Amino acid sequence: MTPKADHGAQVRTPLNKERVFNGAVSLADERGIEALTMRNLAEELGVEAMSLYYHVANKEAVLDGLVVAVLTEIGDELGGFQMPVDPQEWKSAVRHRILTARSVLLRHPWAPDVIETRTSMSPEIMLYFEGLLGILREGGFSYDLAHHAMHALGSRALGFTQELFAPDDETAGDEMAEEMLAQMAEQLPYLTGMMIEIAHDDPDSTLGWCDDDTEFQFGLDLILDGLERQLETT
Amino acid sequence: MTPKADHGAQVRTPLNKERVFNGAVSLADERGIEALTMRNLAEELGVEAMSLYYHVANKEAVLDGLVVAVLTEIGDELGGFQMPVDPQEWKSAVRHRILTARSVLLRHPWAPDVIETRTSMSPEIMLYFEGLLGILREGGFSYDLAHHAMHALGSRALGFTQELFAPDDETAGDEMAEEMLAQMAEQLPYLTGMMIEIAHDDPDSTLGWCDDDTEFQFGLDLILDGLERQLETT
DNA sequence: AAGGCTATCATACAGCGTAAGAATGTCAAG
DNA sequence: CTTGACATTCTTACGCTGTATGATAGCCTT
Repeated sequence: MTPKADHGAQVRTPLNKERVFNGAVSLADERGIEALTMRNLAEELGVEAMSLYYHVANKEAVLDGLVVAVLTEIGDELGGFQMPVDPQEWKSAVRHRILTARSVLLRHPWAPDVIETRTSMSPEIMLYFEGLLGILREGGFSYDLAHHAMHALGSRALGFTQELFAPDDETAGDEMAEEMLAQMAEQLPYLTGMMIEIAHDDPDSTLGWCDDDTEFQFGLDLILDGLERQLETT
Repeated sequence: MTPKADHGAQVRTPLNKERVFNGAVSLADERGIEALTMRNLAEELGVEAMSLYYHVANKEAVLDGLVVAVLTEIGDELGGFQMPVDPQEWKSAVRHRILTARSVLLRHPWAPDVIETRTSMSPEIMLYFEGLLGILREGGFSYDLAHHAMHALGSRALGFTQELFAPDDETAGDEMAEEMLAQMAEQLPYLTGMMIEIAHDDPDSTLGWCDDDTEFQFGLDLILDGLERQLETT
């Protein structure tokens, strides 16, 4: 074959880290994180599984790349992590950053799971937290209070809350049987009372069950307001 | 062979759900959740892997059993989930329940991971939340506010916070290289500043990195205080 | 033309959850 | 005592995973 432009045969663009990571993102986006196997990823890239290992050390590295991709997206959306902020506006600045991060995560439902299984922070994540921390410090937080703040926010700092018991599409699908609900009402009067009164009609909105923007912002503001009070009393 | 007490040969106690679940708990406690495979579990019980399937539907059922075991332990510690509570004392009652749950989870480091991968709530979990919810309702919460409260607490309601980037024992072991820290200081002044000032010397205390009782209680109280204020303004 | 480097692939292995059906142990009825 | 039924356990095997190892192909330089 001629080395270049071999007529009919598809000219194969060479593999590299970027193409691997981008492929991983699309695969996870389109078919879910559990479909992200080395073999599937290779297939998506028109290549054999072992070829990936020339460009990435192992699957962990691919997952790390996924997180980097998400954080890059957040950075793009924010126009950078180190934008100067009016110190007095720390609360709204933090709020805005976190809700922006969240808006990106909503496009990548696999992100929370992947983030939580990482064992070390990538430089990109560090930059993100550096930015948040900077806002707090300039806003008057001591390092100690800022540290508490980070822990109190937890995963919320990155725009998500890991919901307990997110149902698996079959529980969510149909309404709970009348009979069962009646039986529940006896044993679990408060829970059934709440369910009846609340009745989330917004099933497919988000990252997991009930974790809609309203709930997220309620929790976020609860924490931010609490921090503000702590800040004022010192 | 004689049917009973066949001299030297070990009298094998028959398998059943309980023995399977108990074996799973010890195995996870002793060798970590990733060592909990059907084959390992079978071996621990002196049996072949497939024999387990006569008693449990699949591995998911084993993990469900793990969660039930944890919740039973919490229930024992609390002396029941439905104990009457002085309505005015809702805050300390909730706090006590949650910290008790946490004390149990600290004995089973695998519990958070397992809980978070469940897709539906077991009756035991429902009872736990029913109890919490009852305290809030009797304490004056509307269903709406109580519902927000549950979401705001998230996994904290069960006594844990899933830490982002819990390092894997090799990052945690030795001190960060001087050189690297100096380099970090340039790019990440706030983060390094915080690390230097805080310097957690309490490495092995808990469920994940930095997630010690101090941080947990800070976040918990922040939320409870915030809820109290919401309650008062209505 | 020959060797070396880069990139890809073929093969193979151990470990996982578990489907299918054979083998065993136990006990009641004939 | 024998026979059959049933409960319980085990054997074997399959498809899936991540990945170790070494062969292969193409290109560049000498």
